[in-house]
Amino acid sequence: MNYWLIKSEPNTYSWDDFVKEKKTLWNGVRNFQARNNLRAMREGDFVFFYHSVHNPSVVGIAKVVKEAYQDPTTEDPNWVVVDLEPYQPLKNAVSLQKIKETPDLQNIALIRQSRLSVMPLKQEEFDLILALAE
DNA sequence: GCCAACGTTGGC
DNA sequence: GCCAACGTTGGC
Repeated sequence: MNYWLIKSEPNTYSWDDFVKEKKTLWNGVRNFQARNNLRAMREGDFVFFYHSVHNPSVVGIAKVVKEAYQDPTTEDPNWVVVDLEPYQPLKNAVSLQKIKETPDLQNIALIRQSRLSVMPLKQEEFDLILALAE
């Protein structure tokens, strides 16, 4: 079991849009490092859904329901998508500010590599963010 | 809206 | 293959 975090600008695609749609293919990743992370996702993995730009915060949990396959929105074989379903919303959104204030979360890519849009999390980090949402 | 960080492109 | 220019992301 692996844990991940993906970013989305709520103006483009928000958690609410995701819940309404019930299932989505996560397309549009055009960065090799993010792509490699998508490829490493396995069915059943949990993925934090993070809103960037406006009140940046982790807002919900998604679940991987289909592993990486060719991105149907491009011919370019470099790019893949995964299918995701909403799992559950966080009781309280965990803001970027709160994450920055948490000593044990200083090493996550969200902070160290602010532009990466798909990143792995350790189980401890995932659990810690979950605890912050209580 | 500004700007820093950083990935990509293209000239040489 | 280097590196400057440029575009984009995302925090503030």
